[in-house]
Amino acid sequence: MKISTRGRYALIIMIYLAKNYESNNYITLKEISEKENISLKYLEKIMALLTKEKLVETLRGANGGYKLNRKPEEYKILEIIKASEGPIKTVDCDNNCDKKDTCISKKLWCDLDNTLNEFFDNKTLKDLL
Amino acid sequence: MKISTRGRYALIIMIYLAKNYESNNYITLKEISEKENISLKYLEKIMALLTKEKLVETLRGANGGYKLNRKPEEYKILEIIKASEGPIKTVDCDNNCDKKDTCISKKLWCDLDNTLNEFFDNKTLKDLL
DNA sequence: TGTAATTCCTACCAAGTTGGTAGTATAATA
DNA sequence: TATTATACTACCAACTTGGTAGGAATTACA
Repeated sequence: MKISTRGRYALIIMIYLAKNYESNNYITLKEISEKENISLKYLEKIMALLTKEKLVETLRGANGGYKLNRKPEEYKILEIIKASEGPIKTVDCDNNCDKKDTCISKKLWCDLDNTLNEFFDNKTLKDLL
Repeated sequence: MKISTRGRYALIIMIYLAKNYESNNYITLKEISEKENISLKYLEKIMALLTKEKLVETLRGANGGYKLNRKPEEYKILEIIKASEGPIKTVDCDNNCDKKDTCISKKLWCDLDNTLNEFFDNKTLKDLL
């Protein structure tokens, strides 16, 4: 029942970019790394997850970096969590389970997943600022 | 963001005992192991967590086993989750963090923990039956 | 056109967690 | 005393987490 540092740092990155949204500048990971005190190399790895899901716009080379490609209010926290941590699926029981039709717990875990999805879907980046 | 098998199996055990609550018999792990298709040894380990928190009454030796010491409606799912998985604390950032006073994400994670606690606190074993 | 800055990509690694297994000691009962 | 259970301790393989390291590709700018 943990959010790993991937998810936590991903959110920190996105908040940082959101704060700089108005300036329309590309922000380097070096800057975020120094300001937030997180290793550059690790941020690079986490950023790869966010770019893969097209949550940010990137520019390589000198004066390059990252910026949001939408307004902060158009980013649901759910997207950021999913991109960094994977889909929300609190238990690993699948359709191969021989008890799947009679499992009493199943509804509970399903409700839990729905609750979590709703929790993160109801909030945008702007709400956090 | 996962519930491990410890939590899942703990719930399965407790549901099994709840189903047999009326009979007032001690139920062996051997029986649960066979019926639920989970290794006896692993169940023993998980059961140790539940007995430590006094969620069940145990009797060793012949005709021994486990039974609930309260009515099913008096068990909140939260207790079972906490006993098996530990307290609900979705992020590991603590008071040593140098950003703790200005951290924007903090409230989100705090809300998340509260949401989860509430989710599991609102349901009893009986609700699942 | 050269160089510095920056992202992108791949490989690697230590420590911790997960999901168990195995053996033995202890207790209760018939 | 033999049998049936739980209780306790130690061990282990595979996976995940939380990184590090090095270099290739790309871009801006002097």
